[in-house]
Order: sequence, then C-alpha cells, then structure tokens
Amino acid sequence: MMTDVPNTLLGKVMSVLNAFGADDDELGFAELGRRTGLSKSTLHRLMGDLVDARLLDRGPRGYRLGGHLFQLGIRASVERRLVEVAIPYLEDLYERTHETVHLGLREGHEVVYAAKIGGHRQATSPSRLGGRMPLHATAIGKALLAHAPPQVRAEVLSAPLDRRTPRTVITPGSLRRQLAAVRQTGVAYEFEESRVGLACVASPVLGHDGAVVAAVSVAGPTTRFDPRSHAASVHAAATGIALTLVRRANLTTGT
Amino acid sequence: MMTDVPNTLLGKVMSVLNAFGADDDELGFAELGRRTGLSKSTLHRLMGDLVDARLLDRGPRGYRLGGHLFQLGIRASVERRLVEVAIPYLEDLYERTHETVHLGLREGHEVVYAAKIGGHRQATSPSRLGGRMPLHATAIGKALLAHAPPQVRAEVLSAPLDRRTPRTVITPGSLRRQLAAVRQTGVAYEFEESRVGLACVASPVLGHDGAVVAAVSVAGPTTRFDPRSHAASVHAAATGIALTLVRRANLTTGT
DNA sequence: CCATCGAGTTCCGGTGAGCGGAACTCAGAA
DNA sequence: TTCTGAGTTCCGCTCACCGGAACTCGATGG
Repeated sequence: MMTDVPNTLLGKVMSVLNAFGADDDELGFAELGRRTGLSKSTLHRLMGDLVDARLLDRGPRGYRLGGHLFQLGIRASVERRLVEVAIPYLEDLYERTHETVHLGLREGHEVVYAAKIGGHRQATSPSRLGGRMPLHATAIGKALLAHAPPQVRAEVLSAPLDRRTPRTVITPGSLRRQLAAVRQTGVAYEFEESRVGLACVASPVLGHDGAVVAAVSVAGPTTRFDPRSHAASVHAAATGIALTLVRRANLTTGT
Repeated sequence: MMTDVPNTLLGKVMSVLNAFGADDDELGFAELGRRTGLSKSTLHRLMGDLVDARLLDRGPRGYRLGGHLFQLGIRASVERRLVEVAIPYLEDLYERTHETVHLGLREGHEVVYAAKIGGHRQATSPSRLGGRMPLHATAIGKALLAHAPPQVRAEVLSAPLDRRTPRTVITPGSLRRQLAAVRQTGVAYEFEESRVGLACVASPVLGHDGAVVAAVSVAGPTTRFDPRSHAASVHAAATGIALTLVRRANLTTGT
C-alpha cells in the first residue's frame, strides 16, 4: 500500500477511507497511521473532521467506516439501479436452488460482492458483502474477466496467478481457454478453486454495448451442489437482469 | 438547504455529496452550484478532484454519486453487519407473504431504506433503496419512532406533521397513542398514510440495550394485503434479527 | 516503585493548497 | 444576430492545513 497520495486533503481523506480493507471492521489510530503514512497530528485532526462528517464512526476499539458513508453509497446511482433490478432475479435463483446467490462487480483485478442472498445457513460461502476475491479463482470472477476490456484481461493473464487452492487455475493458457469457453457458453464454472469444498456457477450481465456490467453466481458445497445442473438458471437470471436494465435505461433516457 | 457549511474542504465535499437527494440520479454542474452555494471555480476544481477519487462519476447529463462511494458504503461495518444478518429473515418474510419487504434505519426524522426485497412486481411500494420517508407517515417509521430516544420523539411530535394523504396521522395526540401501542405490542401499522392504496406492518429491531437499531416492514396494496394477518411474521423476523445480532456481537467482542 | 513504551492528544508558527473574481468558450433559444 | 446559462480557465491573495515537538494517560515489567 502507501501508494502515491496526492498532496491534497481529498487525497488524504481517500487514503484514510481506503485503508479500511474488506475485512477490517475497526482500525485503531496507530494502525491507520501506519497504513496511510500520515503524520500523527494531521491524522488526528483529519479523523476528527471525518467523524464529524460521519464518514467515520468511533467504535470501542478504534474507528469504523461511518453510517453516512453507507447512506451515500446506497445512492450511487449506477450500482443502486443494478442492485434494485437484480434483487428479484437473485431471489428467484435462491428460491430455485436454495444455495448462496451473489451479484458481483469488477473492481480492478478483483470481484466485489454487491449483493448476496444466502438463507440462514452460515458460512456456505466465505464471501462478505463488499468483500473481494481474485478474478481468476472464482466463477463470478471468470464471468467478469471473460468480458472485461482486453487490456484488463491481458494484465491478469500476464501477472502471476495467485494459487488459492490446489485446484486454482494458474496457467495462463488454461485460464485463457476457460475464458473463451465462457464467452461462447455464457457460463463460468469453479470447482474448489477459491476454497476447498466449494463449487460455483456464474454468468455475466452484459450491457447493450456488450460491456460487462456485473455477474451473477450460485455457490454451494461440492457435497450436495452440482454447478452444471444450475447453469441454465444462472444464465437466465443474468440475461433477465441485462434485459431489464436496458429497458429501464431506455425509459429513463427517453429514447 | 444551504446549511452551515464549515469553511473547510471536507465541509464542501460533504455539501456536494449531500446535495444528491434520494431521488436525484444525476445533477448538472449549475444545479450543484445552486444547491451547495459554492463558487463556480471552487466547485469546478472540487468536482474534478471528486471524479478522480471516483466519489463522483460523470454521466451523460451531469454528475452522479460514484462507484467508489458504493464500495465504501457497503463496508460501513455497523450497517453491513445489520444487512448481512437481516437478509435471510427478509427472504423468509418475502417467501411467506410475497409482498414488498423492507429494512429501514432512522436518520434524523426520516426512515432510510437499507434493504428491499420485493419480487418482480413493480411499484407496489414507492420506496427506493436509500430513499427516505417521514417517520410519522409510515409503519416502519412509527416502529423506529416508538423506540427512538425521547428527545427525537419530542421533536417529531412538536413539529407540524406533514400530511401525505388524507389518512396520514397528523395530530400529535393520536400519533403519541399509536406509538405507545407500538411499544406495547411490538408492531406498527399504516393504512394509506403515506400513499393511497398502500398498507404496511412493521416491527422494530431492538438492540441488547433496548435501543432501536432498525425496523422491518411488509407493505402491499390494500386491495389484497391485510397488514394484521402478517403482524406475527414481521414481529418474529424483527426479533430474530435482533437475537442474531447480539449473538454475533458477543462472538466478536469475545464476551 | 519508577522506567519505559506505545497510543492518543494538544499546541503553534510557516506556507502552499485552495480560494473566488473575472474573463473566456460554447450551445441553444429568441 | 444577440442573449443567456452552462461549463472552463487563469491568477494572485490568504487562511486552512501542515508537521514537529511536547504533552497525558495506561499498560507492561523489572
């Protein structure tokens, strides 16, 4: 970390907010100092201001991302529309499969989970709302990657691929082949590639211009869940979402 | 609006972000200038920086709240935990009723919808994710208000109550009586008080200290939906969420 | 008991990031 | 054509922000 922080207040604010990873519920003052590289006095004043703005909340053991941030984030129009449209389809998928259903977005070389419907069964899938996973090691990631801009695909394929489990696909050749298959069939698979015991099917949600907007997936334990048998449902959900999105967009734009 | 903006960069940033209301998908440069009261040059530079930080995105007709904001918001730990815990219960409620299910938070004198599960039927309920409604005119609002800090209750009851429909409760006396009933029964109702043709049941999610954390509601058209017949389900869901929350919190704190 | 450490807070003088006014371009309307 | 409103650029002034240093407070431990 400690990337190029521009010497502006906003840059510092962002570096503080981004210091909170997907799994950090709460960070202490000192830890934030370490991650951001800001001087103590600066950081202290900044955090005070951020708390006032409710971008940060004080917790018992430090600071957390604040409630106001949640309120703002939920209004980010592109993502909100996507989630609003997708939820009914995810429900259907859940009612049909009764396994964990995800909606994911690409952010850099990772998937971010934007919605999750999974019933009461705990820990079927290790994903968390807002959590991240590498693109190449998950079905939903492969669905996103297969339709990502060529440059992104090239970047991922040329960098060394992280091995998450013994079955993670780490040779660029076979990954490239799988991505081609995804583009042909519209469905991506994963067999214990991100976590042992977990299997997953995913399908991309394509915008009117062919760009990938998001992806839908269903995941379950290999003991009872056969991804192939749900491929059609997942694909149908993804295309349904895509259709509804363009229909809404047309209504809005007034085309 | 145009409230007391502190003369700091953060203050201006917040006033820009907050200028986006719940129903504003996109705002133009000039409109933002009007709402924030910032000078053109300041605003222009600021927006440029915000776009760079992906707190704002450029849209065809102006600016929208950016994708990065969504990513950050979804990680705000308190709200994220709440949503993660609540979703399964909301699903159950939806499967049982097949009407629109909400999870709402109190923000000032309004409810903010933090989650919504509503199937494919469009526009059953006018609520949007991240949208707001007055506390006194909705079932979910009354559930929140009934258990809100006394000061908040006093404020709402002493201010003139906005009349949304002919049936909106606008006399402080009857509202106060309804809130007392909510505290006793754990269930709040609404009959065409926020919108004609809409009925709703809600129940508060109470924290271990008795403070209200959120509220759950089910809404449907008066033609087919009788709120009373679902009171028990809604109440059960709310208490279920509350229980799961404290259980998780205890695990986390290590008590 | 005092010494030591790390976390967090307060203070203050110097300075450059951010400020707003004014002048500009560009479309669309009259 | 002119006008008006949206959006952009420029530039010199200044105050909001900066970081070092000195501080408090608990916890650890010798």
